[in-house]
Amino acid sequence: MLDINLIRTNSDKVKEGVQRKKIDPKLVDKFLRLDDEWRIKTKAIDELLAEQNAVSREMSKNQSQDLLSKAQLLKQRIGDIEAERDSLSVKRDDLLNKLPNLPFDNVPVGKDETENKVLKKVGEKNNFKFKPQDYLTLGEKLKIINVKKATEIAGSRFGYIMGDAALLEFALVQLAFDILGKEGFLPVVPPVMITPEVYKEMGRLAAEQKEDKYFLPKDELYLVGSAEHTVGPLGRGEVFEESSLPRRYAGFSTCFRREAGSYGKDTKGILRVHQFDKVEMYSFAKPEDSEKEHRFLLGMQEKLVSALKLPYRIVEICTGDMGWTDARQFDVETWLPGQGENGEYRETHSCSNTTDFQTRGINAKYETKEGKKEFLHALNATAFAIGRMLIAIIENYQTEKGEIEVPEALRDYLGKNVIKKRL
RNA sequence: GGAGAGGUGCCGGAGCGGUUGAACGGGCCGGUCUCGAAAACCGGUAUACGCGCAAGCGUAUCGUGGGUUCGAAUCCCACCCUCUCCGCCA
Repeated sequence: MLDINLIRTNSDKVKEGVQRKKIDPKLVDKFLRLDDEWRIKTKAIDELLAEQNAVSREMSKNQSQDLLSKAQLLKQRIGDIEAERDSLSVKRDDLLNKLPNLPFDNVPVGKDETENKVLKKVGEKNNFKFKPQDYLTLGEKLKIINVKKATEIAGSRFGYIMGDAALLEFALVQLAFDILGKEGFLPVVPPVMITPEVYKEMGRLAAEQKEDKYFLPKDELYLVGSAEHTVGPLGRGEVFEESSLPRRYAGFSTCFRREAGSYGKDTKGILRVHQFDKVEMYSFAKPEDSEKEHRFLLGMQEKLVSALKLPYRIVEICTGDMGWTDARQFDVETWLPGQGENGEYRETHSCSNTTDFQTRGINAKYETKEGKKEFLHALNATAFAIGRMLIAIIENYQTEKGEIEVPEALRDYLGKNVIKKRL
């Protein structure tokens, strides 16, 4: 959530930032109006409570009918104003939940993904001497992906990952943990369910995002859309020592997404599914270091993709396409030669600096050398989204015979160099 | 799922309707002492919100949310969590 104090003292900046993210800046004014009323009521209540406390204290020594009726009157008035204040409070917080994190000033302004900025391209595209096939065709032929069966069993947007593809998943996970482990990331297998309370604190239940989450009403739990959602709360209510920062986690989890609002988009195959596994990086850093940490995480992503020798490009996400909680966001788009007419770059990774938007919610702080406690900055970044990496590997490493070469970095884990059709 | 016990500050642990933000002990920080340290002694040691330029003042917070009461950590209700025993289970 945004800093209420910032909204109060610098509403122009907030309005401007929110507008760049395509959110109606009038919400800020509405918020301020409610907040004003809330403050007036709060002040009145506090004053009445102070009076009530005084009367009560007096009554502990001297119980007169006079004092009693005075106290009863106060009680009545306090109750009335409190009811008004509470209703204001709900409306105000509801509005706060409709305000996304503000983009940094240097983020390119744009309305949607067409205005994202390509920062660089890395890696040589494979110059196939044949027409490369798409991963689904190959995967089905090799019997390592089965979408038809999954649709029958679980509905659309599910897939079976089988045989060597299943083994490839674990090879990717191990590679990620090996690379990240060397950099001091703490491996974590977090819960994949989360309470509404904490989910909201993480800034992930804003109206815009809520629809994409699975909810289990009987248990009042959401299924997480990323390890980020339950790894971040490791810092909930904690005060970290400055010397322990940045603190880095590598979380592995299954991710659940309803994909509401993406009807008709990428409906085929396993590119966009309701369930996939992912290794995710999550960092807590000092505010002044968060941009550096952001670059570091992006660097880790490049290292991970490069380890597989996949061609990719780095894209800076424009204000209109950014994530709700993000102040700045980069994506890694990996080259998929089997997509479209002549191949396409598709998003396989994202890398976000959420500044203090989430840490304010979960109350994650650090203590400065001067003994002051301040909100941390939090960052999240994909290490490997398994499904999409499988797609990238299958399409980039396909051979004319329709087999898949195993990327060198994965061969030891997999124990083979080529994926062939199972009998 | 059944039966029982319990959830108090950084930790241990009192309080069980009236100046209790909370005894006492420990820890931590500052000071005195010391060449230095230990010990001893003295002082300090939560968070959020509101008002205020500030010093400060006020309010709230004893698992969470309701209720009773002039007044609740203390009484009542619901929920959550932890522990023990039984059942079930990867």
